Amino acid sequence: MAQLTQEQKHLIEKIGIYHEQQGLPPVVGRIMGLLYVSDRPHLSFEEIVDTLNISKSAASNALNLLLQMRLLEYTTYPGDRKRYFGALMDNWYEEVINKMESILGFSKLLRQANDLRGNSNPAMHEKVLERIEFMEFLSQEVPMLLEKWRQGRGQ
Amino acid sequence: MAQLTQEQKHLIEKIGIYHEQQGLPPVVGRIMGLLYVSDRPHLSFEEIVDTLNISKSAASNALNLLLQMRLLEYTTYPGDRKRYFGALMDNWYEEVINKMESILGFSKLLRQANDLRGNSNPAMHEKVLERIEFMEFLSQEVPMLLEKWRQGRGQ
DNA sequence: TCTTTGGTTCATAATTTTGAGAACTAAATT
DNA sequence: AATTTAGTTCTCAAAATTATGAACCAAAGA
Repeated sequence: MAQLTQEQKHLIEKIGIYHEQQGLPPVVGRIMGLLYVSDRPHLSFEEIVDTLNISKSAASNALNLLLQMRLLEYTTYPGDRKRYFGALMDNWYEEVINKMESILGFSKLLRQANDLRGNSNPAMHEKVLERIEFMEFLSQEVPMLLEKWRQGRGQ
Repeated sequence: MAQLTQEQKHLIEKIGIYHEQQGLPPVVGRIMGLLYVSDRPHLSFEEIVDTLNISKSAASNALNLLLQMRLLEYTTYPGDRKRYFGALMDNWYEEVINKMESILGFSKLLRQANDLRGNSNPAMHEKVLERIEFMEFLSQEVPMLLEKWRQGRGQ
C-alpha cells in the first residue's frame, strides 16, 4: 500500500465523503476509506500518514477518535512497537443499538413535550404521540431484526 | 406562545441538541424544538423569530432548509399572507427509507472496494462482504418493518 | 401612489472546526 | 548515555459554519 492507484484514491474519497456526511472530519473519513480499500487488513500509523499525506497530529487524533468510536481496532506484534490499525467490521450490532438508543432518547424528549403541553392541544398531542410510538416500535423491532440476522449466520 | 416558560425553554434546547447531533445548526434545532413544544401546531415566521430571539435571516434560512428536508410543512389561510409552520409528523416512512438508501449507497462503495482489491486478501474480502451483506439485509428488512407498522395502524 | 407586511438576500462578524508543524515524551536500540 | 522510534500534545493558521443586521423586494393595503 505504498502508493495508491488513481482508482483507489478516488474510492477512498468517496468513502471519506460518506463518513463526512455522518459527521466526521475529512481526514477521519479518509482513514476509514484507506482501511477499507487497502490490500492489507492492517496498516501502521506511519503507513497511514504517508499514503494519505496527512500530518502525524491529524492521524493521531483521528485514529484515537475512531478507536473510541469503535470503528477501528488495532493489533500489535511481539517485538514491534507499532500498532496496526484496521476497520472494525463486526460491530454492526452495537452500531445499530446505539442508533436506536439515540432515537429512543429523542422519543423521551417528545414525551416530555407532550406532558408539558398537557391537553391544551389534543390534535398536536395525538400527532406527537404517533411519532413517539413509531420510534418505540422501531426500537423494539430492530433488535429482533438483528437477532434474525445473527440466526441466519450462526454468529 | 408569546412567552416561553423556563421549562419550555429547557426542553427546546434539549430537542435542539438532539437535532444538532443529527448534523443541523443550533437555530434549526431550536425551531424544531419550538414546534414540538408549542401549544399550537403552527406558528408564523414572526412568532418563531420573536419567541426564539433569532434574526429574520437565520429564521428564513433555517425554515427553508427544514422545508426542503421535509421536517416541516406550512399552511396558509385565505386573506393572510403569512405562512404557518409546523413539524411534519407523518414522514417517518421516507425518513427511514432515506437512511436505508444512504446505507445501501455505502454498501455499494464497499463492494467497489472489494472488487478493486480482487483476491489479494481473501480474509479482508470476507470481512467486508459480511458488512455489505448486513447492510443489504437491513435495507431489505426495514421496509417490511415499516409495512408491519402501517398494518398495525391502518395508515 | 405610498406604505406596510412578510419575508429574502447580501455583506460581514463571530465562532468553531480542522489540520499542519514543531516541540515533546516514553520506550527501545545502539 | 545518546539516538531512534512511535507516537502525543501544543500552538497556531486557514477554512468552514453559523448567525446578525441592513438592504432589498414583491405583494397587499391605505
